[in-house]
Amino acid sequence: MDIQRIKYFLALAEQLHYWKTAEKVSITQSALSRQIQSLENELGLQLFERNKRNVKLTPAGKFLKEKWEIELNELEYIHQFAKQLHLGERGTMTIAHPDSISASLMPDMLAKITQALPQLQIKLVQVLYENQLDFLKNYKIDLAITRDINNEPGIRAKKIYSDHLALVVPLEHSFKVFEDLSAESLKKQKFILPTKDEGSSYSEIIQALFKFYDFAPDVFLHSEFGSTIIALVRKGLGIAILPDSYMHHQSPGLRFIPLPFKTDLWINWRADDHNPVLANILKLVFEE
Amino acid sequence: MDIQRIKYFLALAEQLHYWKTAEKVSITQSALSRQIQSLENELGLQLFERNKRNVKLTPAGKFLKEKWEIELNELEYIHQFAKQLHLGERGTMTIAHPDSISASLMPDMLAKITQALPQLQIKLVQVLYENQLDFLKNYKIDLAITRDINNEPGIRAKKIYSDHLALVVPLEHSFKVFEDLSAESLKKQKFILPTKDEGSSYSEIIQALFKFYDFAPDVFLHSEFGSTIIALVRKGLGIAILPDSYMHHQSPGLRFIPLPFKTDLWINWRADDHNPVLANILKLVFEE
DNA sequence: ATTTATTAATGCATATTTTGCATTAATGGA
DNA sequence: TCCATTAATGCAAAATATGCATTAATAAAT
Repeated sequence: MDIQRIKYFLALAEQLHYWKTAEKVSITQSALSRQIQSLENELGLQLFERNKRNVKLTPAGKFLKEKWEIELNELEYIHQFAKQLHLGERGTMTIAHPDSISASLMPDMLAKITQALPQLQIKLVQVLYENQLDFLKNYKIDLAITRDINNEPGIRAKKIYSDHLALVVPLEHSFKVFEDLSAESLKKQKFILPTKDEGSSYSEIIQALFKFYDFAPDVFLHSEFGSTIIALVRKGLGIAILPDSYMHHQSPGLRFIPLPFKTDLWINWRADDHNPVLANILKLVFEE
Repeated sequence: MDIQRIKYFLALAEQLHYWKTAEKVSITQSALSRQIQSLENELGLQLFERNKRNVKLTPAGKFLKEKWEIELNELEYIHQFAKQLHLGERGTMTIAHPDSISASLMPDMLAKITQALPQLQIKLVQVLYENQLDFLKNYKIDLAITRDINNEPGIRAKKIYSDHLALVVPLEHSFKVFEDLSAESLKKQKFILPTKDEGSSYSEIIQALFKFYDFAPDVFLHSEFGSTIIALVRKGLGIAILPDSYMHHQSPGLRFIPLPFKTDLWINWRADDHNPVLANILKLVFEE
């Protein structure tokens, strides 16, 4: 059964006149007549009561006119929706990102995405460092923004940003600028640092930093959560080293002292993910 | 867009394998391949991600599979419903009938109809004598069961039953059998009769009856409603003449004395009503 | 009653679409 | 490296849809 036929039928059911209808749907009266006949045949029922003079819907025809109009609209709506899925204008993206950029890079990025693709649904999640690539591979997330380089097969990644690391101290602390730092003064400090994780390039950078000053820090607490670390520093329990993206969080009572060490942000996705939504988002993220 | 194409798509979306699917839907792999391609073309989107080895649904394809399955079921259901309308197995019939047969002929007739056409919806109404044919012509009712012969153009009618008239008296009344009646004894009675209506063949029969006994009855009340008449007779307010169909109503305290006069029941319908439901009902009513 | 205008159906030739057969090209696994 | 599997494609045949011209029926006008 051809949808076109149903459209012919609906047009005729509206006009109840073969010639006028034929013109309206841009075929000849002859073709229309035969289309209606073959539709009736196919359905095994009569749609119109007609003599050589008048055309009138049968009860079944009247019913079908009503119902098919609704169905065809439904089908059209479904088609349009599918088209948006195809163009990557609609769909769902689940993105994992580190807490550090939730007040800087993420809002910028999301603003850009929602403006370009307003129909898109985005889910933001935070995933523990060790789960990131696993979740990506198992379709639990579609994009992972990490501070770690990966060399997994099947995962592609690209650098999107570089942060400076910064020493975070309470406002009343004696460290004011970078020049106040020295091996001796640093040795006396208590540090609050991210969990030291084998293979995490982020924690390797922090290790490199201490190597630069050539001493082992007195770490009194480890946490993977930046907001926890910041709260502890503000209470004077110690000082911390964080990406300076955290400066964008509203954190009164703290001073960020930029350090000459950088940490990179990478965006990771499945190499075989051909979802057009992904392509659109990557294009947005990398353009300009 | 051909529905058949959508069915091919759904089969392939299920199997994800051209050869197997082609066999299942009884066409060649070549034809299937091209049907899918032309469907994709027509929709302007990709349904499957495929290389020479694997077939996989795109997000849009997955969405369409889900939605189209539902729609096609819906369309099939609509088709079946329309077919029942066509066969006259489904639909609505509005039938007007006189009160007199609501405990005899109507229950029998309705039992027969609902057994043969269980999906049918029947509306029973009672319509004043003078409105019957008008309502029929104006599509307010589809069938009118009357005691009157009509000769309206555009209305067809057929006799379905003949009733005897009966004299209705209270149990304690002196009239017991037909032989008790005479012009003299009848003259003394008070009568409750149907509204005397010009052109109503029913009231003409009653007139004929009084002519037979050659006297004018003392009519103290007219009513078109049999149940009203019966209630009044039971209270001893007078005696009445009614079709003996009323014997089937549960009416204790009354005696029906059959009279040698008959009244016919006619069934009337629009000559140009081609509703298959009507044809079915007429067939049921007249068969046997 | 007869004529005329209107209108749906139909015969036939043409154009378009679909199908099947055979073959090709790509790819994963042995 | 070779083989088996599998989706795509060229081509001819079959099926289907379309347009033109004509026919048959009928309601309205005369």
